Amino acid sequence: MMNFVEELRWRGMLHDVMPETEEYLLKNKTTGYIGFDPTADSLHIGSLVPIILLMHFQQAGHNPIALVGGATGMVGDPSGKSEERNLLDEETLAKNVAGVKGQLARFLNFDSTSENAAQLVNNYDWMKEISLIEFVRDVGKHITVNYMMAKDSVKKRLDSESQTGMSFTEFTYQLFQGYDFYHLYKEKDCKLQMGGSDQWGNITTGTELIRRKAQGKAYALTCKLITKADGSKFGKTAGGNVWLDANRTSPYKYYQYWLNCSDEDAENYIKIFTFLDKQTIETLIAEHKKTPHLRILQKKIGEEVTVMTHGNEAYENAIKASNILFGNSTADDLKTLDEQTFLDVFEGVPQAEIERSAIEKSLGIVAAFADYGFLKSNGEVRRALSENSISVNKEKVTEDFVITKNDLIADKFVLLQRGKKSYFLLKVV
RNA sequence: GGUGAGAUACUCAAGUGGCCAACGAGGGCAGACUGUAAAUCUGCUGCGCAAGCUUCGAAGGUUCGAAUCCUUCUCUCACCA
Repeated sequence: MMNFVEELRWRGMLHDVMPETEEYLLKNKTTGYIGFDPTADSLHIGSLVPIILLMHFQQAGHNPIALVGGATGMVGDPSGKSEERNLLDEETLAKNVAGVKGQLARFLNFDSTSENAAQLVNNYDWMKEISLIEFVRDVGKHITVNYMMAKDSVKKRLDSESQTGMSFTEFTYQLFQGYDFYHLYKEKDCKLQMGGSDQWGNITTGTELIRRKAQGKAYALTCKLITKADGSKFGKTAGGNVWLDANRTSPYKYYQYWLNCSDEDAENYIKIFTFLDKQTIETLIAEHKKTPHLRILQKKIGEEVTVMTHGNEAYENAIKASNILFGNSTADDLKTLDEQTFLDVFEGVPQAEIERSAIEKSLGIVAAFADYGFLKSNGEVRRALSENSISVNKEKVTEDFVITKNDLIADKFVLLQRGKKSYFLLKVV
């Protein structure tokens, strides 16, 4: 049995752990779980840490359970939220649960012939059977309101500073999550719940319930929430969340997200998001410090995480795309590409279709950028032009530029660009 | 149910009859610099090439003129019961 807790500790992931947990895990092959919230039909990289936690758990020889919160998603966790949540309807939730399940399967070994195969459960399956009366008698009776009120997540919302108050629904949430733990404890001998540090309160409600209702002993462990040195929220870009689903965030963008993280963050991320051993990581950090402009750490993180999430081929394409987009490639380089390569490189770049006749009639630069949905208005295009930030096929252009069929790449595409990182593709049909 | 406060652009927030397309801050975008970074500096951030047009919770009204005054409505929050 490998030392799971120690592994997390040196990686800087460990936040809090209940006394005796480490000793117990060293002596016993243990079943542990983490809950995932189905707030969308894809997970985003914020969920990557809990996933990796489960992967480490599995690699250490224990049995991981991934719980998808079909039922708890209907209630809404108040932890870390200053405002009441919007509730999802049943249909959306079912769709989200299915999406999330599919993604988890890529990271964990669910092969049931394996010694310690991962399992997937949905708490809706047992929650839907429980009547209100049962719940109030069998669960509610064991936990006092005083205990529930003492939780940070609740206190913050009852605080006079808070502007919003808290509904009974969200107040009850911890009982739901606590009951999940109790249920898994009874049914699957699950003795450990893990999660982000914001989950501590909810998790301990579970261990408390197990103690009072089953006179059992269960353990808890939380990991640090990922922060960014500049204080911005991890996993968010201007375009929104960074998703694990290739259709929502292309592998190229995904790779770019990791590549663009700061030096300071990279030193932490390489420990958290990759499975490289301590020795390798220390060498990489040392090298990076010598030649920071090479961005050794960022590239390694990008590689490891992109391969883990999207596979090798997607990673190769992301690299190829990155070189073309950020290397010194010129219009001529672009024109030498055949259609397939071009499409691979620009996979995920937003595109719009355009009539061939529109190009042949000659297309003004303002219309090209505004009429097909790249920029919002003619005015914005003009502003951008005056900033000298508009390029066609990687060459800066001015307001009087006109796109003709000579500008077509592979006789089919025109590459529009605003600034350095924002691309758009016109596709002739 | 009672009382009070409030609703302004992506967010926070100023503005209480003309000087308001609306102070300021944050965010975002771009340019320079750079490592596709950080920090910094600069510009932009309702639509329109422009004349001008449409915006300040909604609908009406008063006025030469309304984000600002009046009426009704919708919603939010707090306190009390």
